[in-house]
Amino acid sequence: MRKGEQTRSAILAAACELAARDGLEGLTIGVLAERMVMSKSGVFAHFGSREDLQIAVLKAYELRFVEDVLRPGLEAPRGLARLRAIFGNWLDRTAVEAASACIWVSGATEYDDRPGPVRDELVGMVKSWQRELVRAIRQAVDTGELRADTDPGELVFDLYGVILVLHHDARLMESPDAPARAQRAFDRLIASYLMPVPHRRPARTVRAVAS
Amino acid sequence: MRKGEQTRSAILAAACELAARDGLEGLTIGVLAERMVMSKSGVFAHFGSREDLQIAVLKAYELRFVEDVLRPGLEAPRGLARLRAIFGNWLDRTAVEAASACIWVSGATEYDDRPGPVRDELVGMVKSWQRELVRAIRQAVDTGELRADTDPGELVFDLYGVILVLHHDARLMESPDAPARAQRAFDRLIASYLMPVPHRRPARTVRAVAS
DNA sequence: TGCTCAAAAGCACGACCGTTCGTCTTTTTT
DNA sequence: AAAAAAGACGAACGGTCGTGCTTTTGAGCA
Repeated sequence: MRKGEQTRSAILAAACELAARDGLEGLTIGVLAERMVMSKSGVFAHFGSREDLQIAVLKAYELRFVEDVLRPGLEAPRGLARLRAIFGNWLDRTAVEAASACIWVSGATEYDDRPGPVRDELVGMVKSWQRELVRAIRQAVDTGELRADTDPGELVFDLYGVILVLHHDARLMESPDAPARAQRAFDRLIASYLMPVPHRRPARTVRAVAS
Repeated sequence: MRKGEQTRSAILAAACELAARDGLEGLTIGVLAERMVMSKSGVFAHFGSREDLQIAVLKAYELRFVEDVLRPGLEAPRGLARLRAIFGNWLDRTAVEAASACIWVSGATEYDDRPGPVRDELVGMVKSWQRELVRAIRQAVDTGELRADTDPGELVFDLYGVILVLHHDARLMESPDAPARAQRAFDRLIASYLMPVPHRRPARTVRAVAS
């Protein structure tokens, strides 16, 4: 590994920390240089522009995210077990590492009104992650663990909400109950997708008795 | 009303718009002055400091929020009807006005790592709003519409999650399905708090058939 | 009509922003 | 060891930031 590459990755690591604290928009080359005990221009030269730095941070974040959340989850067998594992990792990452924020979450409000390459990159990553979740859910449907009429997109919507409010309550509100509540919310969600729809009788149990 | 007061409130209105677009941290006196066709110092003099301006914006937002979401909800009869009305207003405000962000939501990620008066004000407001929700839920328990063992704090947690993901998906992801999904998520939540605990059969329907 | 005082403007400040440029030093290649 | 390339530095640019001061303006009242 070239000398330049290893300083670049050291800068990138520091940049990720700073971005987690202050957001991607709060990430500043001056502060980053100070943190690295380098000159601004020295730092700058590695990325070409602030925007490219922000995108590099995003990509580094995605890499770690997949490594921490998705990859270990794939070791669980397809179906509900894997979905549980993935969500568990996601929850842990959001709750335990409550010391540092998720830049996808902070980026969502930073860039929802700010078009440009950074936003595009962010949206692409979130979409890609949601597709992974949809796939895991579909598999849990295929194994027969989730109801056949489960709308994967809708369940992803609900799951994302649980993570967002966990992030919100654990970090801003400093609520110690948040992780446990998020876990219970997940369990309730899954349970509701296991159960038959309301206002109709449970398919197997009741019909077996009534007919 | 004094001349000064009415310009101040005009500035405040413009500040609210800007803060909705760029966040409270993105709210800048220079841009605000430009928007108002005034000098920076002229704008500045009305608030004394940027921080006081931000807090003023927060308070103005809370006022409107209560007026738009809580107040009309209070006209519905206590209980589930009122809870539905309040959440409906909240959802509408978040979805229909998807053109402009909620500064409570963007502020959550802006200030979760940034202590100070603005954060304190924000946390106070969110707590106050959550207390209102808890109250509405308690009343729905009292009327017997929600289960007696309902944990109001936990339900507020879940409801907040629905709003956050609605905000996220409608604004960042530009998903047209988001409002409908949020509404269904709400309905499912309420339904789950109406129903008996899982692992037992529904009280009336099933037992009437099976026994 | 003239006076008074609040309101707004004007100006200056120090700090920090991202970025460019020329130069020097270190590393890599030949 | 010499030549070439890459890395880092320091200074400076034009801007914008929030925030003080002083001056000018203009509205409301006597």
